[in-house]
Amino acid sequence: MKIATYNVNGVNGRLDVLLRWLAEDRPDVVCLQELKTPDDRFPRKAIEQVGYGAIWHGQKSWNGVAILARDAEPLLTRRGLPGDPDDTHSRYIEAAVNGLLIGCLYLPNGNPAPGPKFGYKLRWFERLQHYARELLDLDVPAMLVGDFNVMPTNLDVYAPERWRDDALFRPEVREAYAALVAQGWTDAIRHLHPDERIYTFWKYFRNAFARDAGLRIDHFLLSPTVAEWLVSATVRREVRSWEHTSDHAPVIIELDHV
DNA sequence: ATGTCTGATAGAATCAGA
Repeated sequence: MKIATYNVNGVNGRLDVLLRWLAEDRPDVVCLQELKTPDDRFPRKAIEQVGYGAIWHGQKSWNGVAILARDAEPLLTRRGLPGDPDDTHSRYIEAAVNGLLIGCLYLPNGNPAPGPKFGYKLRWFERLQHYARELLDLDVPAMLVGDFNVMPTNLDVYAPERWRDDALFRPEVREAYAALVAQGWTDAIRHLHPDERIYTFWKYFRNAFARDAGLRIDHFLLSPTVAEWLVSATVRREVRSWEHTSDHAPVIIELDHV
């Protein structure tokens, strides 16, 4: 079973890229972030036509998350992260697919830091920690997947010293990520590749992709049961080289699980 | 500080967000 995450950076603006990638890789489940579309403009038909059922949680202009399942309908289990009824951002959606509980998330960017956006990021992280513990307590196969907007360690940044004060790398954020993982989650990419420089995002600026000036900010956190099934984790860097592409590359993990 | 994309508002060129 192959499960992917892809910050598509505009699901309508980059529909051609998304469909091309789906046709090439045919993952069983896809977690999408940054849809940037209201719910009624999600490209359901185009995605159905290439063989995927979908659920989504969009909003006008910004954010937005979706879960796709090949030849299946994801069973919606949650739309929106609990813990703040006043949070208007569409950043979390969750579904059961093939016996797995899959939480697809787009954690706030948080820049500039410090400031209100950074405060929102830290509060969102606290809510995620609280909810993630509830998921582990359920003791079902579960994963939290998506754009966490965090580089967990120096190994995940091409130039750590330049990012020290950025909202994606400040100590508070790295500590929040480490505390989340320490609940009992496995960071799939880092678990399989403990010493490798692996990036999932490259800015559009300054030819960052060609220079491999990247960041690892898209993550798979696996519950203990799912971690035992983990076979591989691959960044599909080639997709980042395509015309009109997202600034993120898709990431795919393979599970030895029917 | 720089740099480059998207979607919105508006009906061209700017802006926010990333």
